[in-house]
Amino acid sequence: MSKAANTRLTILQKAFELIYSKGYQTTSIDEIIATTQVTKGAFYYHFKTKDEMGVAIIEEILKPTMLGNFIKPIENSENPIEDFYNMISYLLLEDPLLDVKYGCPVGNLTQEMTPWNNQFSKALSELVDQWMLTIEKAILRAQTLGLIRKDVNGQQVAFFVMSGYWGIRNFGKLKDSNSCYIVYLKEFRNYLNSLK
Amino acid sequence: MSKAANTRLTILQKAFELIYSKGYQTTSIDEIIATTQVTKGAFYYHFKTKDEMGVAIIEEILKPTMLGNFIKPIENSENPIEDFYNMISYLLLEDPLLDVKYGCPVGNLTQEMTPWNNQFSKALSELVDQWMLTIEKAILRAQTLGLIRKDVNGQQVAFFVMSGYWGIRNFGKLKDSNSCYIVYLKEFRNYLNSLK
DNA sequence: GTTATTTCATACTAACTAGTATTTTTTATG
DNA sequence: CATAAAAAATACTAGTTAGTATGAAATAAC
Repeated sequence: MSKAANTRLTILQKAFELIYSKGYQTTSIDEIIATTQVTKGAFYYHFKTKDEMGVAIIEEILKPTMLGNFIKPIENSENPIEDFYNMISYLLLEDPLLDVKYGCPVGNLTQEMTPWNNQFSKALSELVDQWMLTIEKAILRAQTLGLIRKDVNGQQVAFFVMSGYWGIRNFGKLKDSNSCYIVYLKEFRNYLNSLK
Repeated sequence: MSKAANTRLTILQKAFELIYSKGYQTTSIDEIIATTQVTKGAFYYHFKTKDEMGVAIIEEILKPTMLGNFIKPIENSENPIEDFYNMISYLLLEDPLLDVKYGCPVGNLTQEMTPWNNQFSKALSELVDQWMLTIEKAILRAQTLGLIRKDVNGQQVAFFVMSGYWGIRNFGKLKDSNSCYIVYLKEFRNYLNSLK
């Protein structure tokens, strides 16, 4: 990787960490360049505005991570019920990039930036749509395999699963405790079983 | 109501609207006093700091509204399944104070202010706890009435219902469309039926 | 190696931020 | 009505914000 590409990536990664823990609006460019040891000139060479950097974080950090860790693994799932549960459980309890007290990066950005920045909304929307579509397809596959009832509506389930995840992450943030995740997961399991 | 109490309430109400639609951090005191036609002197006579005003909004606007509209009506419910559905449906589709593109005021504040302001977290936590406890009690009552299976765990259901609501509100915000609420509500109905 | 282009460094600005100091007006109380 | 206290008005400050102007160093092309 060229030196320039490296500074760009450093900015995106460090800025992501700051924004994930502090929020977008309250993370200043001065703070970003201080923690990255990159000068303001360099920053504004790579990004015309703060918002352009924000969108780049979604496109170049969040989307690839999401795709690799949570979309691809579900795409060819032969046992969606188990894999959905494991995916959510991993996200809540094990993912080393996430912290209970900071919530979900995608959920946070959605809450903070919509409806005020269209570029953010669009990028986040694409990410979420892709995830939901993957869940929907997995349901369909499970139905042909006889693992899920035929009358279950895949789209509805995708909305329900994804909403619950976003919501409980916000709740975990409020309580700063994993224990609510444990309670949530138990009922999530019950819900998934009700689809059988 | 005294004139002073009236200006205080005006500040809280208008500030709430601004914060609900724009977010807490990005709503400036200058903006609040501009829209309320109240001077800075008056503002700082009633509130020592911006954060003190923020907490007052939770205590004096959000808590009473929540208590009157969504906690009391559930407290003596004789048909919790139906009442849960109606409560969520009303919140999503009918409540005139809420707007799909701005999400849930409580969820928004939680996301934005925790873990950075303990007073906010505490006040929001109390509000949420009270709501969840009411749901839990309603489940218990429904179980004695034979409307919900005995093996259903009330706390788990409360977490699940409330998470789903917060999550779908964030989703509605992203899409700025009621249609995802419709889809969500269908699956919410299915979930509630699975408790019978 | 010279030149052109990319990449980065420094110093600055104008607008905005929460909050303060001080004075004036309004209201309550005797 | 006089006076004290409550409530509100005005002008200000110090710090922070995103973004700019301009020049210097590094890299690539020839």
